[in-house]
Amino acid sequence: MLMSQLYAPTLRETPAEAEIASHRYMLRAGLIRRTAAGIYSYLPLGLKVIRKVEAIIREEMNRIGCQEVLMPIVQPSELWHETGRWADYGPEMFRLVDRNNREFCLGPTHEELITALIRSEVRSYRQLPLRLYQIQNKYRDEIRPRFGLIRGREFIMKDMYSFDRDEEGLNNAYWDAYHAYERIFARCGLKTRPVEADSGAIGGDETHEFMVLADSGEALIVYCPDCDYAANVERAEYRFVSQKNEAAPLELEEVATPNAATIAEITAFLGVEAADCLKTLIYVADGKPVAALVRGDHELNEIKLQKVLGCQTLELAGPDIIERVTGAPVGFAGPVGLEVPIIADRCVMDMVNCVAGANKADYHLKNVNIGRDFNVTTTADIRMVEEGDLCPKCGTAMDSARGIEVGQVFKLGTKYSAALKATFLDENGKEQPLIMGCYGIGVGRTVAAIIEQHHDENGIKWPMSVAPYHVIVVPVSIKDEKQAQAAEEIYTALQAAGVEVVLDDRNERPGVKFKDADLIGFPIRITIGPKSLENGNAEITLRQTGERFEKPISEITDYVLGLIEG
RNA sequence: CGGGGCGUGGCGCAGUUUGGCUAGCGCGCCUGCCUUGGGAGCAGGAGGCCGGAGGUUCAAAUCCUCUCGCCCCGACCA
Repeated sequence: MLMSQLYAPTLRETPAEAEIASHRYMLRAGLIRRTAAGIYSYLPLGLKVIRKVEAIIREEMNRIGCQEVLMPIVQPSELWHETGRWADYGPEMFRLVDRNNREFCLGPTHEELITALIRSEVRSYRQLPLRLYQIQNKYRDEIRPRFGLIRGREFIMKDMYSFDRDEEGLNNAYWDAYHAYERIFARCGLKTRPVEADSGAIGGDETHEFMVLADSGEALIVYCPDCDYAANVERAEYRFVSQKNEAAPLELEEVATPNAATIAEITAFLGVEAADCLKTLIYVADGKPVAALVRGDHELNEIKLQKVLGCQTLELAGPDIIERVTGAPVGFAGPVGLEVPIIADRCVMDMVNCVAGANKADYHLKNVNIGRDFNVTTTADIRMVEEGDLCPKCGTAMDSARGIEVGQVFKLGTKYSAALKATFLDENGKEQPLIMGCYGIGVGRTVAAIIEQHHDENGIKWPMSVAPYHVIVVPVSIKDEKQAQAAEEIYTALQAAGVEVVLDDRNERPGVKFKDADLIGFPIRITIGPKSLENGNAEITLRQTGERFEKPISEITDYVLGLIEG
């Protein structure tokens, strides 16, 4: 490919919309262009990288016995009604009607479709196990698309689905996929960390997310520096050690705290520690108000609370409900005298003489004590794990980090097969629901994550395995006959050897060509300049390390092939 | 959905508070000259109904109303 022909419109300046490195460089290097919020066009270089990642995914999926299929983007509402997700998915689903007023959606995922696809064909245990995957666009009308390809409304996803006769089969599929994912991300040059995660709305039991550690990541994870425990904070647990405060209970006291509603304001006003305050949050669970208690310096984990309550919906109560339940405006809720169920975090049980809202405007209570002043309905772990909490497996203090979720593996069980009546007959002729798993990889997000881990102030530093081209050949001056000739010669030889190579044949000053080469991130740059050329040499510069050295032109091809092989 | 902000040539911005000549600057783009080891220089040029609609006014990028789009924070979310 000639640089003068390559459609890679690079930008000197950063478009205002881009915040993080991957987004900036994808725009600046001419990989993508925005079409609408969260919707992008892939330009030639961007598409090439996407295709390379897809090729790696295909190889590893095929290796564990998966077969590729392709399912439609436009999906009829009927199937979604069968699983109840037409209603559950809510405004995140792109919906449309055809000319006959039939309802469709743009598929946000494909569990319904794949299950319906195989339910009429798979009848016997002899047809199992079955593993099917596709690489297809997905559509989710995200509340807030951001960071370019990291969170788009249209995105490319590899989704694999496994169908087994029993738990053992599902387990095999799950761990096969897990290990395939480790190989896929490693081959993409990514350092990932599998973490235990919450299964969320998709349903199911065991699940891991594959996180690319990056400060720009949207997910927060905690991990143990000593053992292999790592989890999304949504799901993370910790080793609880009770540290009962043995102080004698003091007399309950009401104090005026005008305009002090938040924990920060209370601690400043009363001169107490946040750890001695009770945070009382009023929630509405399946329509009924409940109170949740956590220590003032802790954060409530809504997912844990929802599990404890076993409710379908859970949301923070609005000001009107809070006022009705507590008799006070927002900021003065406390457990004393509340008539709704009280769920307390287990850390709360160790607290003595705490500060809590008085359920009365501009008043708090001091020396509140559990058992004496109020009783809790349930005690459970309902708080967010923090850095420094002890590892649930080995007890070491845990660290935290941010991550980009590039893949996830789920054990679905029979949720979809039961709803969609996808069954098979076992050896005893008995009808059983298929045991399913599903396994996703965000392809565009993976590409963005690669850039997050491989860039510097000049641009992208592609790992060889996913680089859009391996090599760029840059003559310092194309007008110099000797240089042009040598460049052409090297270019032709590399092409003949199967190397993916670009020749920068533009009549530009060398600085411009070097800057573009760095920005686009070719792993190998071969520079042909007057000095080295006199000795029959060309100069090789490696983008990853910045190393540069001269090689005789006749040896360039073999040398480059060696670099590409790794 | 709540809060904040932004829409002015392809990109980055100024001008808007206090209405007033022909709407400006940098980059990019085109032509020519020149230059060629890290985004050169000179000369000439193209390109904008100032997001859209309505209103106020002698006069609107600028003031008012309505709308559409986008970005950031939050809530939310495989």
